[in-house]
Amino acid sequence: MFISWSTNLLMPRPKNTDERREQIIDGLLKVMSSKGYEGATVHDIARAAKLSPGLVHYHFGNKREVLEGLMERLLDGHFAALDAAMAQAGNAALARLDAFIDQHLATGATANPHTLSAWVVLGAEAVTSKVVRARYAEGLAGLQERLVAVIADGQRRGELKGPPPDEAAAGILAAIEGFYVVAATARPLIPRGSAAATLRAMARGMLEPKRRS
Amino acid sequence: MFISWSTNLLMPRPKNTDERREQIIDGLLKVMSSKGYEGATVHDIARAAKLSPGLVHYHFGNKREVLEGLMERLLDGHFAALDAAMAQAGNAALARLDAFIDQHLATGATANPHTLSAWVVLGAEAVTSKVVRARYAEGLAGLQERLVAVIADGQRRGELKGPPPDEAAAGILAAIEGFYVVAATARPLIPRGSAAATLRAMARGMLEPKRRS
Amino acid sequence: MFISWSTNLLMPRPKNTDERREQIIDGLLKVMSSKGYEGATVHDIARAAKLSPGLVHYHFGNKREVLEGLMERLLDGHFAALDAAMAQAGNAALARLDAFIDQHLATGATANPHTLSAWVVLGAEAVTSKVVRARYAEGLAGLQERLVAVIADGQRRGELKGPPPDEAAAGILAAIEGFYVVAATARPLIPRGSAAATLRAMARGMLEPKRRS
Amino acid sequence: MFISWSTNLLMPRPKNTDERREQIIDGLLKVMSSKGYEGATVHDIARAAKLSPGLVHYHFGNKREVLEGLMERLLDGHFAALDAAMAQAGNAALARLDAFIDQHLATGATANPHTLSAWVVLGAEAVTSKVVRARYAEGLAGLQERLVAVIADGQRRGELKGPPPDEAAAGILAAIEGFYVVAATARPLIPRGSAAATLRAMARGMLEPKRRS
DNA sequence: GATGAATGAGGCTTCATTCAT
DNA sequence: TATGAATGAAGCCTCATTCAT
Repeated sequence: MFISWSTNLLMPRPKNTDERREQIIDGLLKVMSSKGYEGATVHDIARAAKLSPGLVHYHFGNKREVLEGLMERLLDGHFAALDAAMAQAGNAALARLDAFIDQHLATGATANPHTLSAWVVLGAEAVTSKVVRARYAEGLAGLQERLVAVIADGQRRGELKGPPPDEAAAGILAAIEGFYVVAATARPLIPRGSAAATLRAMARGMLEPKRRS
Repeated sequence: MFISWSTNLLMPRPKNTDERREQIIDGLLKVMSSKGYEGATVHDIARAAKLSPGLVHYHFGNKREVLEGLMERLLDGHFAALDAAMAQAGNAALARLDAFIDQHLATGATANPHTLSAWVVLGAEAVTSKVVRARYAEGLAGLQERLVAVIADGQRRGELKGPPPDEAAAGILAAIEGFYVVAATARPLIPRGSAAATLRAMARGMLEPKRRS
Repeated sequence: MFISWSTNLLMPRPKNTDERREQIIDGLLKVMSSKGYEGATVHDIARAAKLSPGLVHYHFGNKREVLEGLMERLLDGHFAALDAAMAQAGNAALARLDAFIDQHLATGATANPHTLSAWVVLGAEAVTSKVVRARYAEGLAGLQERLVAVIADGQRRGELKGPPPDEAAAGILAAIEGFYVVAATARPLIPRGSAAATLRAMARGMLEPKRRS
Repeated sequence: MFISWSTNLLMPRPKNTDERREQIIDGLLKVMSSKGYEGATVHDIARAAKLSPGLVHYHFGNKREVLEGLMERLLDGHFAALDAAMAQAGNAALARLDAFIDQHLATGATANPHTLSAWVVLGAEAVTSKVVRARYAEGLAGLQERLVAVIADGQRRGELKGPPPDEAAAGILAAIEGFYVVAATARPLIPRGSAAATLRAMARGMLEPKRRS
């Protein structure tokens, strides 16, 4: 793999830009979860990435682009995992809904505390910055879209009832985002391990046809 | 303008500290909703408050104290309004729950977009800053406490069923906070005016005893 | 003068922006003549002005604005002195021409070596920067205009002959600017004190009606 | 591309240093005319030369040496062309003078706008940098020397009159340099194509014996 | 010779905070 | 109390230069 180029004495150092960019984004992720975006200096980021400070600006035009790169990565990774999980869940609306909720609150997203904090910080940055907001909103829209599909499908097939799909989806989405905020700022308020189950209960209660007694 | 009292050198300058502090806090509120906390310079704050920059540090030890003052004011105002609304709601658990939800998502909090954005920004600041986090968590805890009281009461009296009160409360709280985040960053995802109704449906679905058919 | 305000205890520190701006511009003038514009750091400028570095950006938006302020001052001062000198010279075209030349090469401009060097540096900066070039060209145009007026007038009245006024003016202007460059870079090439006399000879030779023998 | 020789590991890489140096100097020439010397980054230079940045420091010790190389080339080229032109002009003082002026203002130097701007920038750099100033002054001295020779010769032979040769030469030299400055910063002030003729008129006026009527 | 990644010093600029009036 | 000038630390970014390949 790197033998291939080293045999040719003329071929200069191979490009490793992508790798470095990932390292730097990782650095920001780590620092941002404890210091926020503004609080994360370029030196901090470089140190966390075990790189020299100048290199950050060699691979990114400016600090903000690192943030955008981070968003990209978080979203890409998240959607990949999400779609995989939902594909495994089968066709039943409730199962798919559970998979969606679990993917957000049980399995993956909450696992890495860096990611959790970073996402909350990103939300605030989205309030402030047009570019970040656009991408952030796009991410939320992607989630919303998947939820709407599941709910609309379930309602069409009679598996689900309740409010219009977009309203129900917004509620579920909000609860997920809200759990992130609370988890990142006041974790003890969420009884350990209860988030996914609680949201499943809320979603079911809103969408499940009433069982007779 | 200030000649009026100064002509009498014996008459002490009337104190207006509280008023000024409020002005300054207001200034931060306005600026923060569009620039975030770090992005709000003391000059910005002063300008928004129609005061001179030096005054900010005359009335506050430093910029962070203004933020803390803002939190205090948001929380105080919010709890006052909330408790008043719930007092009006009577004793029935569902009615109190509805009042709680409406107070957060229908009536007040979402009305002022400055407040909405500021609250989301504050959440991110809470991730970063110990002091802010403490007060922010305290605020969330106050809400959680009221929700738990309502739910536990309702369950004891048989008006409600469902998961343990603290878990249910956490879910409702999360949904509220999440609606704030979504409203501040991707408003179109929430069908206009649907937030409160949707959360009421989710809460009822989780907590209301099943009606037989 | 500053008693007036100090009697009123309410009147805060009087504005001194203009004075400070002049100080800073002076600082740049001094430093620029030995280090050029890029080479003059903001610290250098502040030190030369005996001010703190931060103050430079309190009174100017950025370093370039100081340069523009400097241009403004050099040009304003120069035109004021020039117009005064020419007014004193009377109406005869040759006398006015001599006054023009002397003002540039004998009396004033060459006196302060800071100004001389700075003007040459500014010329190069004009090559590079649109804003500087615009103002620099405007300054040259002002000189050219005055020269053209003198020459055209003299030719109309028969006191002068020679090429079209704008061409003759351009030649004289060029010679002046060129003397500045040579003086700032290779002074020994100009026999001491000869510049004005030489240019007068050149101008006369070009414009004076031939004397018969 | 470079495989051709590398296949034979024994064949040494053919040297192309001189060519590369010229390329790099050319790069600086191009960039400097629009960005100045400090403003021309090594990357800019390399890009303009269609080379990689690292190569610049392989062929030059540092950026300043490229500037010195550029001066050398400009001067060498200029003197070669100048001496050729003057050799063609014959022996008459006025003819040689005209050739000198034309070579600077009509034929060559003003043709390439890169060269023109670069020369003005170099003049400013000469104000600042000892090394550049030395070489720049040397260049001017070379011109002055040739002018003095022509004028002194002409005066000795009665073809010319006027001020001492060194003073007259300084005036002509200044006018040339000044035309460069004006051309590079405020070209419209020079009626198209008039520079050489105007300076010839000035020089003649100063040096030509008066013709009787 | 060639490439382009890597380094780190240093510059411009911002801004919280202090201070003279 | 009030003003706005003043300070200086610190951050982002640029860029000449070096280095691994």
